[in-house]
Amino acid sequence: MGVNERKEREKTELRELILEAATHVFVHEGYEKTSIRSIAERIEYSAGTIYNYFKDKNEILFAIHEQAFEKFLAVLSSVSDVENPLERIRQMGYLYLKFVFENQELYDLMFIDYAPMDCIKENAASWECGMQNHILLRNSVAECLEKGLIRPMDIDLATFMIWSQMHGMASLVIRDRLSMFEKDAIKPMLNAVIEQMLALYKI
Amino acid sequence: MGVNERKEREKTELRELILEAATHVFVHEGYEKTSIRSIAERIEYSAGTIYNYFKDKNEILFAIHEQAFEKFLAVLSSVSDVENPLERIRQMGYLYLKFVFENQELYDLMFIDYAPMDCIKENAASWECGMQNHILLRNSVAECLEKGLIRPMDIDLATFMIWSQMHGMASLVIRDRLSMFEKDAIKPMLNAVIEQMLALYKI
DNA sequence: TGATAATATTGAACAACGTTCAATATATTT
DNA sequence: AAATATATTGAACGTTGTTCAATATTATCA
Repeated sequence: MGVNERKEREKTELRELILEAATHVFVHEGYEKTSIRSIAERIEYSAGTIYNYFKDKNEILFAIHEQAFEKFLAVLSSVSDVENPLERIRQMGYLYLKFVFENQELYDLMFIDYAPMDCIKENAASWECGMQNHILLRNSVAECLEKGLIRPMDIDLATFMIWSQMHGMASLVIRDRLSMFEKDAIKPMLNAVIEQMLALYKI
Repeated sequence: MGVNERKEREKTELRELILEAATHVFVHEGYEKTSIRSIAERIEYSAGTIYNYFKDKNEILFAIHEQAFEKFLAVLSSVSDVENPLERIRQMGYLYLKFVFENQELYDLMFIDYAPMDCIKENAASWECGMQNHILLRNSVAECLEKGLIRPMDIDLATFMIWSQMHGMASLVIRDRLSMFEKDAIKPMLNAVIEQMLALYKI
């Protein structure tokens, strides 16, 4: 009798439904301003039910966090088939910014919010995805160095520089700290940074 | 009769006292986790009193925000007397990181937290200080370009690149996203970024 | 000095929050 | 059909930011 299987399926389905609703509200309202009750209301369950599927609010955030990292990795790793490693880094840069603009609140949850880092160290998926992204970039940098495409420098330092450069721009955009610039000028400027950065690295 | 003067003085003194207590709690607990009651308790007043001096919690944050920006400007502008503009930028970089490490929660309130940006556009001090910092950096970049110390590039682009590079590192440190590195290796790495960055810019 | 007016402070109250848990409703097994 | 297991609920708790009538304190004037 596949009744247990069905029950299990229903359980994960409702869990998924909660996650979907939570993502929607988090992304639109932000983590802190999202109430459990508003998530529950969205899926027409009582607030208490949520706690049968997640320990607390932070665990919901963590689950979304995991999904977001998987999505981010999927986006960035799509450059794997670009032959030229320097061009690959350029593409990663543009995809990075694209992801940031299209998933501002998700990026926020991934890299800026405090909450879920408690769990991350022991757990897995998002950490793993973050690392894979890091490795993807690092390998491309290494390849650039091997092929003499960029100036000689420490691989890990260069990798970190590129990442923190991208993340710095992302953070300023997301936390709305670029209001001294015209709105329409921001995206072109970020793109120009990528180009200028690569130009500086190039041999 | 200087009674009005005294009253006014007492008013600003209590305001200052509230601000002091609030800064302490914000810096130790973070904005979201700080309750008005805990601030009031710290200065041995009731919670209601706070609202005679500040419209709401956000206005307290905003006032701290202002102070923090003034402090940050004071720190960074101490490089004004450095003759060599490239060396000036280097010093600013190190002072930037020093400020970040010594005032993590303050930096957080200044650049990362959402809350107070509502008021900032219309109001003044922190915006003004932020701009002065920006100008200080921009002028140094301009001077480097004039003197042929760095490769030719757009002034504003270079200024923004340096800023976002620094802010990116700061954000990753503060939000604890560098746990893949050994704790003792982080500070040296950040310093190395400054040196590598300048080396790339240098002609 | 003592009554009056002005101001500062308080503490109770409100609605909304995350979270818990006994009670209830639903589904499964005997 | 009864008994068991599971899922869901809604009331309740303690805490939050904030408001406001009541109170305590201080300043003014007769």
